Amino acid sequence: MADGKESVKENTLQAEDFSKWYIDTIKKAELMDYSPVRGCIVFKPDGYELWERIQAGLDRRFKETGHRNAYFPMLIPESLLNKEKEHVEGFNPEMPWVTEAAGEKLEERLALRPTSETIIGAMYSQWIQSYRDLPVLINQWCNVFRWEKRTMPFLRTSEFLWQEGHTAHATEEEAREETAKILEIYRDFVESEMAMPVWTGQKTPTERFAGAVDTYSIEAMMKDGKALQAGTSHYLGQNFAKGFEIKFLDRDNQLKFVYTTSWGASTRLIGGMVMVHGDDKGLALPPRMAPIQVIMIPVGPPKLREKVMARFDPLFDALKQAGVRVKSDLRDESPGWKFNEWEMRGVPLRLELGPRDVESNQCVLARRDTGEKVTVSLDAAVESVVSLLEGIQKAMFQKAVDFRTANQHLNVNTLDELKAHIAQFENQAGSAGWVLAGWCGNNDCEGKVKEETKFTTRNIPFGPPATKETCICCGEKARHTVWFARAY
RNA sequence: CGGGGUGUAGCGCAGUUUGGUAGCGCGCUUGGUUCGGGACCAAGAGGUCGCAGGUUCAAAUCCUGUCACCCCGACCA
Repeated sequence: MADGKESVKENTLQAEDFSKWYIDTIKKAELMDYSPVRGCIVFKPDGYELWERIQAGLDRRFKETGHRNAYFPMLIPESLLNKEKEHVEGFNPEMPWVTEAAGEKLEERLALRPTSETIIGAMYSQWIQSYRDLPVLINQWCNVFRWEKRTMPFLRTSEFLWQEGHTAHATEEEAREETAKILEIYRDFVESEMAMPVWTGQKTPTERFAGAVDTYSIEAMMKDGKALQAGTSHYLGQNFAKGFEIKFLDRDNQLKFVYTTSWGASTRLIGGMVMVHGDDKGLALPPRMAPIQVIMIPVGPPKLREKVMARFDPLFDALKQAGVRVKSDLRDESPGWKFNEWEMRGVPLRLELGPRDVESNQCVLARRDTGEKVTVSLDAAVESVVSLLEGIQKAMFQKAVDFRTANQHLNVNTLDELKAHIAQFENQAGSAGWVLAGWCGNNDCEGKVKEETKFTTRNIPFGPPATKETCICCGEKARHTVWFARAY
């Protein structure tokens, strides 16, 4: 880009300009617009289509594992929220309230749900009587509200779209299995379809969901080196069961509380995908997520257009026939303009066809991820497109893995080293990335690191690239190996 | 809620110090020439200068108040 101000060089970290680049990219790609309400965004069709693909991918996996969709009300009476103490304390500061309706003050104010554990818990207590009713495996796609002080499109908006799963089980073991199963679904979807590598792991107690016994997350690294929590799965134990009296009569004729789980992933994933794959040309979408996988553009002077279109149209049909999400751009603009336009919108593959190609029975394919152009025979064009799309999907994932590897630091062992590490990178106007470090398990140590470095614990990864022996803060024996990073 | 900044055409900005007819780039409309990496020429359309009050012959510009948004902290999927 000529002005250079809004550009983010590939695989370099420019933390300061990054949020500007991000906003610019999602606006230019027409994913969203700001709404009249602070912190709320409008999903434009291109942005919403990305959400629909996320919905499709996750929903298929949920259904395959026996879950079903349902819908619960958006308004939650205050009395219901108060039934789980930690939960209400965690969410209270960020809840918007309905206090008045039909011109009259309500006797009991109603919260716009920040999440639905409470209303669902109230319903489950009525639905569940016997071990035969278990497990209950329900998911809902909905909007929720969290009035955060600082907002960022897709990543943190006052209202956002998500799915929240809520399950109830007869045993702790089964509930814990469910929690793990869902985390794996998130990992699989995000990595294989969104091409975003994530670390699965457990949250530390301070980062836990309000009311949960254990929280697990997938954490992704953005191109500015910051971390994004991309999905969470909670084992709730019997906390909500007790708060909402969700009891069942077991085989042994004993009345028992159920064990519940909840889990969610949101439109935040869209922002994450932009921040993982985007570059100075704008958005870059992995083929499996791209609403348009191939953009076909005829080139050459209009007087030869008819001749080109004679080959163009059948090729378009053949691609469509092969299941490729293809679109043609026949607008009366210069080819270069169109090239840039579709690159900015993230379309993974461009197909150019002009008079010279027609003469030699070929077409040009240009990759969004590498910029590489190849010429292929028209006879083999469909196969070439299909295999290139697969190749791009893999390459984008690998590129993100390589970037992540390059910005993960495994040799920072003390708080002083961490401070020096951060200082060093900030001098280069870069990001300190992620740091893998030992932790003794003490909240004070975690808090001190946060206070002095702004690095927070992301999660305790299941398969860490190294094992750390001593706590980064106090130097005592480490109980956990933890990812520390700045987070969105 | 603390500290900083910005409000001028759809978007991005200049003009404010030193008051004097509202500007530029992109985009948009029409016509023509173009078309293998953001084309060119010509003619156009588009603005209560965030809002309110004040000073002045005269305010985008100076003064007072107010609102909105952005950035940095505290809160967070």
